[in-house]
Amino acid sequence: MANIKDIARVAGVSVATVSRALSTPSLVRPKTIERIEAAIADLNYEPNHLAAGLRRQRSDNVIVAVPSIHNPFTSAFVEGIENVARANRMRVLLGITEGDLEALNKYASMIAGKQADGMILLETNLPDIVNNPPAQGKVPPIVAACEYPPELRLPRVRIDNLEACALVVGHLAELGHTAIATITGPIGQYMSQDRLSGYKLGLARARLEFNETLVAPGDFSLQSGYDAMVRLLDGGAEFTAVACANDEMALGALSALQHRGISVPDEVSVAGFDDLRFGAFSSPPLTTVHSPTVEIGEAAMRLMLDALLPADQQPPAREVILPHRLIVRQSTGAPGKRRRKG
Amino acid sequence: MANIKDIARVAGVSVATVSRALSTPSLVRPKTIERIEAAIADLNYEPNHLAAGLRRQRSDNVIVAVPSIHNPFTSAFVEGIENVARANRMRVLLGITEGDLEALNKYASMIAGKQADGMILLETNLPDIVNNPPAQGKVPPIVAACEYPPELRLPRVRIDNLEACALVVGHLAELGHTAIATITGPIGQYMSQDRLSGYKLGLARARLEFNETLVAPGDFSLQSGYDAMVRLLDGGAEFTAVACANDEMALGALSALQHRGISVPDEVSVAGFDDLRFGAFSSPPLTTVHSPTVEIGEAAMRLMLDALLPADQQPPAREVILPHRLIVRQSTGAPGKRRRKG
DNA sequence: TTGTAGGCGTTATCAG
DNA sequence: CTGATAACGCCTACAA
Repeated sequence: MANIKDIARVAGVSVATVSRALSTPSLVRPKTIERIEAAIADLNYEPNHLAAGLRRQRSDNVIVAVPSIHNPFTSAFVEGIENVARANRMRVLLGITEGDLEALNKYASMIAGKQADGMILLETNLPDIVNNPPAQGKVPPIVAACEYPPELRLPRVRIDNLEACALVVGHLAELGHTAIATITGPIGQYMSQDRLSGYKLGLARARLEFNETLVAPGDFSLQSGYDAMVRLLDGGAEFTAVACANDEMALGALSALQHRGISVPDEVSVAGFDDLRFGAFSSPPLTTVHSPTVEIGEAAMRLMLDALLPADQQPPAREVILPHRLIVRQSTGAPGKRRRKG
Repeated sequence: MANIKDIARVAGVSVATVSRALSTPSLVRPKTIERIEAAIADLNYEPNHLAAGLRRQRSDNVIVAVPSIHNPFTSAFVEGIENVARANRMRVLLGITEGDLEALNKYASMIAGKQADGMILLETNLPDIVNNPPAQGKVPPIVAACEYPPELRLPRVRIDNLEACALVVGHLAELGHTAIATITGPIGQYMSQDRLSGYKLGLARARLEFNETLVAPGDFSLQSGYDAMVRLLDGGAEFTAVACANDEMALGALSALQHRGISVPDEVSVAGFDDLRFGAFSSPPLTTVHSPTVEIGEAAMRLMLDALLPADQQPPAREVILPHRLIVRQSTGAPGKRRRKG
């Protein structure tokens, strides 16, 4: 492969001039640039990014840590991140953790190893380095695109899960439901807690009482939504609506109801959260909260770019909260059009 | 940040020994290794991957080119790729092309620029470099995890789309269907053609005639499946079953049927292709062909590792064909239990 | 506007 | 088993 020296020789200039022509063309005479570009085309030159990176101490990679990409929710985030990364000559390195803290820590160490310049978290875990910063040297650029405890001082982007869930419950209450169940995420996760709190807030605002037996925990997966719905149905407590902590579980719940021959929304209303594409095409189409997943990814990457700026022009770490909105489809309706069979 | 020199000094050895201790410990006296490891822990040393890469002319990155990651089908591939990449100390760089050839070419040039060591294609396009290899120098390592014209000599992994589609049609024919429609992918894409051919093959084997008016093209998206189903329904031609070229479109078709009040499978049977998770929880659950997407990704990455081996120990480029299997759920059944309404 | 030269942190060769 | 040292290809003062 041709290198910068070859180009310099062929173009009859010094390597410095070639380098400048490539990075700051304004400093080079147009005629010279022409000669250089001709040489580049001739020799099929491609700058060696490893060498440039070593010199600049920059890899131009961001590592995105996700529990799993096999999941429409996280992959939309990643798409957003990639969008703005690409526009800023950066690349996205995928780090799949499967929820393993050790894996996450290994990814975090890639920053010290110059494989990546920073990390975006779509995770529920937090790498150790955030809490135990190295004695000398500062914490590497880390951006959170996920719910974390509020006391954590990290640039972050999220939606208002609390209000969004309260909104869904409010919608159900307005329709006339008074016994509203919920299917939650894993109770250990911060985001699940947040959404559960939103559910409670919605109940309180509608002057409905919180009933522990109407809470069925899931793990955000289709199957867990199905299972939770079955538990709710068999639990004996009456309810006419279910607010699910995400669309996947809502879709699973829908499937369980259909399996039992319970009509939605006539007998039970179901609402989801996230606005997956699939929700618009379920039977019946799913009422949900639109979560601007792609935009969250884009905002996260922008925060990352900020964090990567030289220290003297770095804006203060901030929190971006993106707007959500209720999408009413046919899976929710007024209660009691028909009696429950069981 | 501490570098290898610091470690050498603190451990009282030369940099060469530190390097060896890290990469080929068998060549270093255990006691020496101990001292070195102590120093590494002390100084919190992390090898600079950029420097190592420059020296070895390796980035240890693979770039995965996909039209979009926001798609359960491709993201499962990526998950598989990441699995074996990680196990082999390589990283996955995401390249989203949105179907744009220029973007794909730019990603391909990252190999020459040492940002990546090779490329895995989940694309319908082909980078120019494959057809116009540079005068001197060989074609960079490229693996295809997607259908391409058979004359292309690329390491590749795929399933037998032809037989798989014929299998679905055979299943429908066995149930007694004689008028079987199909919803295809974009007709320009090789994979769509392949699956359409499989549909025709299935018909021929069942001694059913191919009927052009029963072919509705889509673009693999939910909405296009919905629209294609509507066109089929309004087209006037009678049919009792639809074989869709992927699950997304099948789910869209299901939604259209439900919207029209047409019962599945009593009035129309619907089959998909890919075995998305969502298909198992639709109403009714979707009959489909299981495509081992994660395994395809894993196999593709293994082929990539082969291609990255030094020339003298490189196995010949090969094609891996992974097995598929029919999954019968409730969206297909015997025809004519009920009359069509329209 | 251009050139010279030092150094980024490793690995690998060669010599002990 | 260990050490000295020459690359790897580029960027960026500094000098002209």
